[in-house]
Amino acid sequence: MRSSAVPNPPASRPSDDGRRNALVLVAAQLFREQGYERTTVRELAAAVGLQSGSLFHHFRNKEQILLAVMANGIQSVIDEGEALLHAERDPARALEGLFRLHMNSLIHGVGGNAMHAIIFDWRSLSDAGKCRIRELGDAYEAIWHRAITAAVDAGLVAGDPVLIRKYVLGGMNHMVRWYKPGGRVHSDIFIDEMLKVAFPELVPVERN
Amino acid sequence: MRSSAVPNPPASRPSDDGRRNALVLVAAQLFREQGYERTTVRELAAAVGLQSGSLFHHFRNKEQILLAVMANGIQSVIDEGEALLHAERDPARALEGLFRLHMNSLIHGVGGNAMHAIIFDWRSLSDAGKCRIRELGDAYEAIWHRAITAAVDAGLVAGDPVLIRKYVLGGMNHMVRWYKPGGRVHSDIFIDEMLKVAFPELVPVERN
DNA sequence: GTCTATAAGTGGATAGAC
DNA sequence: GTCTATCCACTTATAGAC
Repeated sequence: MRSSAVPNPPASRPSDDGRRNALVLVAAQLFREQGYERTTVRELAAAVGLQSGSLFHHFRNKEQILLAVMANGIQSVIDEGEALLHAERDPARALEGLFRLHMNSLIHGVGGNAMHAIIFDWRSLSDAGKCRIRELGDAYEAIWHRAITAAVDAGLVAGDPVLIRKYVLGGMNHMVRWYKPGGRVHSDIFIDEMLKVAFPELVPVERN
Repeated sequence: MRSSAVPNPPASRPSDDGRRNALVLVAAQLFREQGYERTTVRELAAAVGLQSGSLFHHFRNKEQILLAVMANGIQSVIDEGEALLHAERDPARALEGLFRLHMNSLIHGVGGNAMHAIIFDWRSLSDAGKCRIRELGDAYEAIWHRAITAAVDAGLVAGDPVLIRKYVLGGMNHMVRWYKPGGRVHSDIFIDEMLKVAFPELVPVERN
């Protein structure tokens, strides 16, 4: 969760940024619901009980909030993904674990709102912002690339690893447009089903 | 291409709407590049050689332009999809054809910009607008549902037809975020490869 | 660190002449 | 059907008091 992705704290006191964190969280939520462009700084400020002017004490400008939302979220899935690949050396289980991790993050975690912002508010970033987030995105895709390549080498799945990666991530990410957690289907079962659709070749590993 | 999706022409003379059509086309392009919210009516007007005020002679407000972009595009893939399913009764070839149709539309056709708008500018629609476009989207998904259900029944693919549909459409649609036509890989070959990734079970039908 | 007040600019949309 | 001119609501961001 906590990581080097948060840029701004100007080397001041260590834990004064409760407001800042709270703001990133509600911003992620509001951006998801309304979009970045349609969310005003007044709304963001009000959502944490501030006046609009006070917001700029915590962030240089509006874009920095969007950047924090995106960077925080993606860094958390990077960290978890790295840990998983380090712990799980079996290609099948690693790929399956990564899939579940990503899906769970999209559905429940902070990562969901962040990923949503990265996908749907990408065009609102400045060039510099795009650049910074793209780096993080590449780092995350590299994790997937390792897992998929290993699976292909082990004969578990077939095809071009790059296309598989893009396609699978696309299929998952797109899900945020329609799947509502808390609906008829529990998310664990839903993820099982999606896994079967995404990697039918992958032998369903036993889960107690 | 031409269809009942265009709402506005107030029963006036038949073919005076060259401007209107041109406007929808460049709007689709601009929306894709910059996003709907970041595209101003002044830009839209300038792109067809008008002043901003003149634009509102053709569209009641800005949202109507977005609606026209979305509706036109999706109606065209609906029409083509219907025609295809009507002509091709073999489940495997029908599914493959639908896949190629959608991919080609995304990459080359008007449908690409329209689909882009539907996906990425969805939150900019009013509730009434969402409702109208959702209906068209449902009609298009119904076409896919027919094709996938037929394929499942024929034992060509396995799994829940609804999930397969959502997942496959997601994987394809997401492609517009990264695939650039005219790059290293020709789009026909690219589509072949994507088809293999999306439906590995589908026996590659001979294409001369 | 938060407030109030406001600057400075931009957006969508309208009115009326031509 | 297009232009010019303009309204006015609203946005991000700043300044300075507390």
